[in-house]
Amino acid sequence: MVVASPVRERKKRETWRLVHAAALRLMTERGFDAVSIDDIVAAAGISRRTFFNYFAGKESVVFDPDPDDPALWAALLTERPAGEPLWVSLREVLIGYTTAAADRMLLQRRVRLASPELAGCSRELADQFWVAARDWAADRSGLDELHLDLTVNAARTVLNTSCPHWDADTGITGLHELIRAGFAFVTPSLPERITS
Amino acid sequence: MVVASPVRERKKRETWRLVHAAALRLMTERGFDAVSIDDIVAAAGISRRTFFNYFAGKESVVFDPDPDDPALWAALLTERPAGEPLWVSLREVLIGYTTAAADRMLLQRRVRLASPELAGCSRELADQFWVAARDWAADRSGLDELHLDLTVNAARTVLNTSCPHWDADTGITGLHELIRAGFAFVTPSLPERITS
DNA sequence: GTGCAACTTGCACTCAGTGCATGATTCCCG
DNA sequence: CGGGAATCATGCACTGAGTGCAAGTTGCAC
Repeated sequence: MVVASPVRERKKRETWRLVHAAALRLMTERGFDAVSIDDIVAAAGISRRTFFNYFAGKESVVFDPDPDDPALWAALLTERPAGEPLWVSLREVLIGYTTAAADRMLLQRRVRLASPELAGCSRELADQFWVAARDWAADRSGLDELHLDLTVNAARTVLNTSCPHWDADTGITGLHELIRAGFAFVTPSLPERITS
Repeated sequence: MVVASPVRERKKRETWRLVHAAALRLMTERGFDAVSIDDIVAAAGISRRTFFNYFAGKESVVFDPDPDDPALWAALLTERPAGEPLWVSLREVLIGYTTAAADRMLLQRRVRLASPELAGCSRELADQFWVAARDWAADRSGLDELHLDLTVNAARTVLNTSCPHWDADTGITGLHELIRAGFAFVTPSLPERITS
């Protein structure tokens, strides 16, 4: 899955995780607004300018996926059995992804609790993931653009709504229960639609 | 509906609309990022500092509701007949609101088309509206918090998904058709739930 | 080891957003 | 009608996000 490990690739991932960890640690302590980018780069031991080589902005450091995540969600999407209903596939991929990324979900949750100013960001999972999910669903379902977007965005809303209601003390399985409940409650009319 | 017309209230609304109109005109021409706040205040003939007395930030000038809107949506919400299913009520309030605010919906759409950088803002209607809708639905439905949020956020997603698919040449009724289609396609399981 | 490509860094700059102090306008009440 | 209080507009100075550029550094291939 990983390329081979040219030194550059490895260092980049290490740096990404170093900066990410430093930033989220500071933010859980002080809150998002109270942590400046200068604070982050000082804690991570890199230059201010390098921060922007890794992250497009301050919010990105909270919500961007780990460098390994795209491979992860690509695997989760492709391993869904043919014939499985689209809505079920989306639910299971979300459960699989949040399981694999449980640590970061918990971290994000703690940052949010310490940062009321992030309320109304609704970016629990990176945009890139939803783009990939949309592309995948487009191939498998043959839905028109409108109903495709409605379906994927409905899934996104279920997740984004579940997270604020999630008591992190219940662990990642607590989130999974909320996701299942959400998917059962709000359902697009894809009667017996199959994902090819 | 309006207080009486103390001079101050009238002037504030006039200034709000003046700044709003100037900003959105510039943004349709050049795009969101290419218009600075200095450009806006110059065009509107107010001081830079006064801009922030009216708007919390640059995005607010695009997405904030008109000063008269809260009274409008309050009326739309309260005039829904008792016994109407919650999902229908939300749909009809959205249609009523977008009808009354059709001009601004069209303006916003044009700004978005000129400003790819606004993609992924999903703030078609102001947060305040959705807070009001949530409060109203909480009173009428007696739903628990989770299912309340799932329902209201699903409605929000239907609207936010409809707008990008909306061909503004079809006028506001074109948007209404998309909203109806969306509400029919994604539906929360509120079987015979009535809004008291 | 030499040369190329990728990465890091510092510097200088623009612009969003805020706190504070001050002057102008409106309002209210005697 | 006049004067004090509340509200609003404004200028100024400041912090911090984000970007372009050019120079230095490091890994990689031959």
